[in-house]
Amino acid sequence: MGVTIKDIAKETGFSVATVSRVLSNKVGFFSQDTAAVVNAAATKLGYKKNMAATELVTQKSSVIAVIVNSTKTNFSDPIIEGIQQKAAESDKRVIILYAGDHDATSQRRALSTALERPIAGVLLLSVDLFEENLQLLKTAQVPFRFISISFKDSALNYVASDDQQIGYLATKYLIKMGHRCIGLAGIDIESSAHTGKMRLAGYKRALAENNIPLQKNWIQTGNYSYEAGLLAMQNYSNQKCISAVITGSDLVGIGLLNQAAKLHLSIPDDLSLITIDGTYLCRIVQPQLTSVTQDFYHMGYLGAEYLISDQQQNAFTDVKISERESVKKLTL
Amino acid sequence: MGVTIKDIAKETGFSVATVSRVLSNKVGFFSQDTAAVVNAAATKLGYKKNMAATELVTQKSSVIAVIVNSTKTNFSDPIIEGIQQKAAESDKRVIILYAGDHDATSQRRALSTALERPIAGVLLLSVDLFEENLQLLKTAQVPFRFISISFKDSALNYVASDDQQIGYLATKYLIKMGHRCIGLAGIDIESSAHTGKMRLAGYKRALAENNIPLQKNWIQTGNYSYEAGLLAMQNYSNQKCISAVITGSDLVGIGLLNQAAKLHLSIPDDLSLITIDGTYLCRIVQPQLTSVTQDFYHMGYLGAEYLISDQQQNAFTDVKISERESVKKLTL
DNA sequence: AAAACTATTGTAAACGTTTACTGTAAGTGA
DNA sequence: TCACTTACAGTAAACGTTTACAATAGTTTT
Repeated sequence: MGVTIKDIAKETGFSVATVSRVLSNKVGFFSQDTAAVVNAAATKLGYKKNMAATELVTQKSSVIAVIVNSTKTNFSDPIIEGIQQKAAESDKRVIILYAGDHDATSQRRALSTALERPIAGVLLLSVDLFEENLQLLKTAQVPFRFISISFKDSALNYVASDDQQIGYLATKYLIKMGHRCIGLAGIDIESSAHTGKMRLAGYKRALAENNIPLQKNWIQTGNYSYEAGLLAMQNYSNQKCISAVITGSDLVGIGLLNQAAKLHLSIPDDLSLITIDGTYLCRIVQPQLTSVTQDFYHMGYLGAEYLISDQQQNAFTDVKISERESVKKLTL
Repeated sequence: MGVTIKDIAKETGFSVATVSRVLSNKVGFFSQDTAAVVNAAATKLGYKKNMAATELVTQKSSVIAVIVNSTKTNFSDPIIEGIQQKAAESDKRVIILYAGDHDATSQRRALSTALERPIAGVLLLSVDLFEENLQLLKTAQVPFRFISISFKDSALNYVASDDQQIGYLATKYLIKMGHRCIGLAGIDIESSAHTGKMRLAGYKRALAENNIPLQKNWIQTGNYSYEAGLLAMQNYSNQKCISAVITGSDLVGIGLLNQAAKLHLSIPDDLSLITIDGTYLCRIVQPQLTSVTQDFYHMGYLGAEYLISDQQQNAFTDVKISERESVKKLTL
């Protein structure tokens, strides 16, 4: 379709080799005069390099494929920004593929789209790969890393937050603020990703360290969604004991918040709330949500870095408590 | 790097031509027996087609590049879902490129990433292209469409909402609810995209039709952001006249809502609010925001459809009022 | 039984690049 | 002057596919 180096060669009288050399800037292989002529012709004709051809012959690519699941993960934006930043620094390109909402077929389609062309590597943003698709990815001779999701199986490299620590920190913070009856809501402890299980473990550890016996119905599992928050609050409403809850995501937290309002419970006066994630959503609701904040940007940056420089290690990014308005200090 | 059809040819004893034919399913050009053998070998060796090579020789591609600007456009998700849906139906692939936040360089990088390889077309999601980048796009011989942004220049094809009508509808609705002093906040009327200007025009028309003289400071421009909402509310606070405002995006609306709370104004009792967009954000704040709701999903679907079937027309998708809790009916 | 067709396969060129190998002319050092 | 570099440019093969064309064997038609 478009203009090729052949056209430029014809136009300028040079061979395609020479044209290719100036256009891909192989310094030392052409004179300045030649370069000027060739470049002029290139812009005049509106030349655009065909990367497919380049990648075919060089057998390498500078594009990183990022797979995200479209389930409303409102934190994928900062992760992607981190990736973009690192990619730009390393002169890589980034393409993003949507893998649907935990749907094997569209997950597979996204993966294929990525793998069926030369790419430098793939980054998976909190996508919990189906076994078959993981196989697909493994057999492709392409480096890959998971971001914002970790595994027991340490054969899989990831950059994520330490979910055990998240659960632990949130719980300890609440205890420090005087709470003893602490709920944990909206986390998924069935999934093959062990995010939920780890958070639960951290929560239990903090409770145990403070000699607080865990009551079974303090834990309300869910899929990190807004609706899970609504439901969890509903279930908590008939247990007067609970004075604070930890929510598995900002959306869960907001769900809880809104359902609490419907039940005429005021936050933080009647119930304290700390949420996990700390995205911008925490700041646009009232009251603003105190959170265990993850460093998503850095997660993306680091994930890209490890992928690009082929470091095999896993990493945890920092996590911190951001105090806002949803936790009340209890005094005895 | 990977397994090629040559390897399969060697493995099975057939020529590469035959292998290619069965693998790309050119029915009628091979026997079932052959197909079985070849396919078996392909899966055994873990063959993965190199699309770059295919696209090179066939001179066509099945991938649609979607360019989005990363500025927190919380409505891009449903648009992308619509695109994905149509693409899946038409057996196309979708890749997404982030064009930064109104930054010419990263916009250019995204565009180049797309154009430097064979693609079927490009879809631009509410990205206001810099002139130079528009030229770049035009000279590439690739079909493109804009989504969720419209232009005076009708040479540029788009699928969007009718912003004139949006402004008109919102205003008329408020008037019907008894309001006479109506603000318009957070819209950008400087941009080359005429979204803001059109909304303003619709607003003015509705006002004029109802013989309401427009006061200059009813209009608070901005860049559709949360902060713009905060600021607008601040500016409204010393004009007691205003009883309702139209906000240029859900985030602007939420900004207004929160700033109003800070000023001890209750919505909708002290001030009514209707926002433009109607994304999920309207439903997770308190009170839930009444909105002029755009059909983003359909916008994406239609944009993809027009691109794929090469229809040159522009289109407006439907827009409707979603009554929620932020508008109060005034009775005289 | 010759002619004509059908089904299946192979040969080789093409897509747009890059790059190892050559070639050539001018410059350098003795 | 001659051997040796150096700077620049051209030739051709290669990357992994697809596909027009040709070839073969078998089958059908007459």
